[in-house]
Amino acid sequence: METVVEVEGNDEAKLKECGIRNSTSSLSSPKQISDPVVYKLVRLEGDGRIVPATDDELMEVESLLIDDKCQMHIVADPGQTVGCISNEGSSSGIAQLESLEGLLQSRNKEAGPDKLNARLEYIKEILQKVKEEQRLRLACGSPYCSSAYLIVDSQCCDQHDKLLHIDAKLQCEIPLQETVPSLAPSLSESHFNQSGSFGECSHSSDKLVAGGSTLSVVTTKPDFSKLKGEICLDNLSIKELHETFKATFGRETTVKDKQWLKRRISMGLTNSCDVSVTSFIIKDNKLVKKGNEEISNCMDGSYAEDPPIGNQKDSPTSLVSQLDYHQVVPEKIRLENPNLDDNSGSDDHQTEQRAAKRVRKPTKRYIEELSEVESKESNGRLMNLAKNPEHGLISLKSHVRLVRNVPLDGRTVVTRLDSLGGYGIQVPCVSRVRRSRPRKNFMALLKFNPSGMGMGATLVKKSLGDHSFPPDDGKESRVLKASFTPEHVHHQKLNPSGMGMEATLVKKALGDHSFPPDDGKESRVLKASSTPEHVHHKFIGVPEKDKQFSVMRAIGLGHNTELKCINSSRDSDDNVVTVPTPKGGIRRKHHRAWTLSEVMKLVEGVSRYGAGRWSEIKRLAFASYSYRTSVDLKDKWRNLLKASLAQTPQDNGMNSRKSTGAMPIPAPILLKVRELAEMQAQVLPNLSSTKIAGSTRKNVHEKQTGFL
DNA sequence: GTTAGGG
DNA sequence: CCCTAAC
Repeated sequence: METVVEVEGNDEAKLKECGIRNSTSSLSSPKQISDPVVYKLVRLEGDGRIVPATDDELMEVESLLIDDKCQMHIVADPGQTVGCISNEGSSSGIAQLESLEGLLQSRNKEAGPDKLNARLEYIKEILQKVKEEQRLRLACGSPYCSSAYLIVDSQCCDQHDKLLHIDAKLQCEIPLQETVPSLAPSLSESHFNQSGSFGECSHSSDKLVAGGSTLSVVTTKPDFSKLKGEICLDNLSIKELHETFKATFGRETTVKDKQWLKRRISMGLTNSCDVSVTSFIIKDNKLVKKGNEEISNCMDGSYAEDPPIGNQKDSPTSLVSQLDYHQVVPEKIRLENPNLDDNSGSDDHQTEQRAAKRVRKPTKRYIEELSEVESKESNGRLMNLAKNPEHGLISLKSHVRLVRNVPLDGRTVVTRLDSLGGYGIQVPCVSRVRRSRPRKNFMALLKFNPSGMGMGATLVKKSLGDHSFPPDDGKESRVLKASFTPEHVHHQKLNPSGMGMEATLVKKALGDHSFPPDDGKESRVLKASSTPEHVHHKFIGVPEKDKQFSVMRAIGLGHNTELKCINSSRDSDDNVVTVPTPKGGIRRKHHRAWTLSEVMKLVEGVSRYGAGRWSEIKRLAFASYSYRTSVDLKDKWRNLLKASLAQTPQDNGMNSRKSTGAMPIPAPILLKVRELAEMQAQVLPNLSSTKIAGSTRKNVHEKQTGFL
C-alpha cells in the first residue's frame, strides 16, 4: 500500500506558515500544497520508506482536499503508521517510519539548543502574527475566528494565563453561528483527532500513537501539534520547557512539572490559533466521549492547575458555567458538521433529532444572566481578594470567562476598569444594555410607593374606560415589571433600598385613546430589567425623553387612583391583572382559557393547513377570534401535542392530571392531535416524498374534511 | 411579518 | 403567555 503523507521540509518555515495560513483559514488551496518550501508530498512505501510523491498523487491530494469529504481522507493501513510529520533538515524526506512516536522522538533528539531557540523565536512570531491576523480579521468582520477557540478556552480549566492574551481573545467576538465554515472544521477536526495533543486536557495522543494504527490526514491545515506536547516538548528539559513557556506566555514559571509545562505550552500555542474543537461530544447535555477523561483530568486539577501560583481551584460554579457553556456551543458545531460524529457513533440518533430542530443561539438573556452570575461571582471573589490578595488569580479567571461570553452575541465588547488585587485591569465585560424598550424611571415610581425603598411596588393602572375595552383587542393589558438585580457591591451602595428591589407596575389598558400605547399596541406589558447600575445612571444621567414616558403617564394619569391601587390586588372587576384560579394559582386576568370549541377549531385548522401554518390557520379558522394570535395557536398546539403524547400511553380517558384546573381535553381530540402530529412528523423528515406532503400538510387549498 | 422554541 | 432568534 502506498500512502501519501505530508512532510514538512522546513520546520521553521512551516511554523510561519502555520501562523499565517491558520489565521486566514484558507484551506486546501493548491498553491499551498505545492509550496515548494513548506510542503513536500511524499509517498509512503509499503516498507515504510518515504519517496517523493508524483505529480499525480499531488493532484489527487488536492482533489481530496477540495472534496468536502476530505475530513476523513485518512489512510489507515494496517500496520502502517503515517503521520503529519516533520522531517527537519532533511529535504530528502527519507525516514524510517517505524512509528510516529519513534520518529518524532528521533526528530526531537535532533533538536539541539539552537534549534530550540529558533523555534522559540518562531513561537513568538507566530503569536504575534496570529494576533495581528485576528485583529485584522476582526476589522474586516471575517467570521473565521472559530468559536472553537472559545471552547478551547473554557475547556481547559485553568485560565488565568489567558488573561495575558485577553486582547487576542477579544478578536474573537464573532457571532457564533458564523464561526464554522463548513469545510474547515472537517479538516481541522480530523486533524485534531489525529494529533490528539490538544491543549492541556488531552492525553489522547499517547494512546493514539501507542494504539498502533495511527492515522493521518493529508491536509494543509497548519498543525501546531507539531509543536506540542508529545512531539516537540516531549524531550525538553525542564529548563527548556521554562524557556518555551516564557516565550509562549510572556511570563516566567517555576513549575517543575514537565507534564504541566508541556500542556500549558501546547495550550498556549493552541489558543493562539484557529483550533478545531470537538474533543467534546455533547450527549444528553453532558460532556462525554472524547472529552470524558480529559474533562475529568481537568477537574481533578492535576493537569490544569498551576501549581506554584495556584491556590486557585475552579470553584464549582465556574466549572458548572463552563460546562454549561459547552452545551451551548459545540452542539451547534456538531449540528453543522454531522460528520464529526463519525467516530462517536453512539449519539448519532440524537444528532439527527436535533438537526431537525431549528438551532437557536443562546439568547441574550441567557448570556446576560450568565454574565451576571459571573459578574457577581467574580465580585464576591474580589471581596475575598481584599483579605487574601494571593487569590487574585481567581478573580482573573472569572473575568476571563466574561470575555468568553461576549462573542456569542457579537455584542460590543466594553471593558471596565476593575480593580484586581490593587491593579487596574481593563476587564472586558458584557455591557448589559437593557433590552427592548427604554427603561422607565423607577425612581419616580418609587416615590409613589409609600414604603419608599420598595421591596416591591405594584401599581395597578386602572382602566379609565373599562367598558370600552374591546374584548378582541388582541393585546391586552400587560405587566410592566421591573426588577433590580443587585449586582456589584459598590453599585448596591448606590441603591439605598438595598437588595431585591422589585417594582411591578401594572398598567391597565385604557378604553379610550387618550393614553397612547407605548409601542403601538395598547397597554402592552412593559417589562424592563434593570440593574442598580441603571438606577445609578438615572440619578446622574439625563433620562431619555421617553424613558419615563409610560410610567410617568401611568402615574400621572392614574393620579390617586393608581396609588390606591398599589399593592391592592383588587379583583373586584376586570381591572385587575391577575385572577386567582380555583386551585389557588393566579392567572393573568385576561388570559383566555381555550374553550373546547377553540381547541377543536385549532385541531381542524392544523389538519387542514398543517401545523406551522399558524397565520394561515389564524386567518382562516380563527378569523373571529381576534384575541387568538397565531402564536397563541402555535402555543396551544404545542400544549396539545404535549398532552396527547403524555397521555396516550396510559390511555386514560382524560388527562391524568385533572388538578390542572385547566379544561380537560377530551381524549378523542388528543388522539386526533397525536395522529396529526404523527402524520406530519413523518412528512417532514423526507422532503422527497411529496405525495404524503401533499396529502397532509401542503395543499392548503385542498379542503379536507376536518376531523371533527 | 411569521414561525419555532425556550422561559 | 412572553420573549427572542431564525426565517
